[in-house]
Amino acid sequence: MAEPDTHTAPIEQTAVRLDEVDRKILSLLQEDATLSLDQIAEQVGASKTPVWNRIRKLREAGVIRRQVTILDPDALGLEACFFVLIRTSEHDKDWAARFLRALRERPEVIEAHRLAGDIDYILKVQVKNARAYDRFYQSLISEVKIHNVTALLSMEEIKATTALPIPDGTR
Amino acid sequence: MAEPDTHTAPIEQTAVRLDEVDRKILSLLQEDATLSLDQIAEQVGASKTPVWNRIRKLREAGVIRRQVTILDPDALGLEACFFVLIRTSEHDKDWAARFLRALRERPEVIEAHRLAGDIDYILKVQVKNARAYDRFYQSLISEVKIHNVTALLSMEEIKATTALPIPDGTR
DNA sequence: TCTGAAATGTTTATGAC
DNA sequence: GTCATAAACATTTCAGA
Repeated sequence: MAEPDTHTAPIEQTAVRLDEVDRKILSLLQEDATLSLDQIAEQVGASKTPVWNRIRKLREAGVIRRQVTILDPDALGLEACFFVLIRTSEHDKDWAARFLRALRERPEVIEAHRLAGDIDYILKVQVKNARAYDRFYQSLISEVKIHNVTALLSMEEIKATTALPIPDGTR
Repeated sequence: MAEPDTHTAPIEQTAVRLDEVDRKILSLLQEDATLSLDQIAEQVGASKTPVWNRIRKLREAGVIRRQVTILDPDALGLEACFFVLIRTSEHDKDWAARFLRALRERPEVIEAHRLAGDIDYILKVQVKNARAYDRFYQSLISEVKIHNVTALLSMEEIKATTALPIPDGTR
């Protein structure tokens, strides 16, 4: 397979200037990528050509990254979501590289960040149930040494969006 | 506007039975929603009609939720991402309702979960910089009383995907 | 069930204003 | 920037194996 990697381009992205119409287009597309050009054009009050040109430019500028389908975790039987706080004693490059690889190759890791402060990493992990989380956890700590782990179990998803707040033009 | 809400249907979703072809289709669509029926059909080794029927059924069954465009936070100038751990002393219904509303109406809150354990809530907040986070924080605590807040600043996004792990058929 | 094709709609690109 | 147009391509429906 042509590796449709989840962690895209390490391009140093720098903020792009957008006008009101660009922002409107982006905010529509963020909510629903199936909207046709006609519908978008109508909603932003322009005709197809300029809207299409703007979308193409936004794609080229890297503002628009990709289009994805969002699935329902419950329908897939993924009823448990954990946030995992990790402290490590190891800070050498080799350890970090192995840890990163371990995270990237595990599909139940939906998100992973390196943090500032006394907690070193946070993960979001989506699994079937607590048992599946434990399997994940055991497998992870057997692969890389970790000093301290706290798992926070989500009881209820209050909000979850892929839509970013699009800053307004005043800057 | 027809309220393209980010928090979709409170349908109690129950796990759906999928075969190998369904899983392949879903995993392709999760990575790239722009794939044409032809391309998907080719990759799963079937022709268009059955693939199209399966996709329709997966949509009806609620496995497929929506199609969205993913934007680049850096390109939008949203360079700061915080995970916010919240403890509250208030546990009455009215407080919870106001808190939820406050979160849902703030676009910088990308994700919010109610947790089990001594931390009550976790938020993911995407903003321009630390100053913008502070504005968000001040505004939130002025709207609802919160006992204790810890903000974890992300230094590096190691992994971020919208793709869920699709469980295999053995169950 | 599937395959293959026809009808319909969308996207993408051009050229004129 | 708009509008109209057209070819290429995608989606959707449907007849027949």
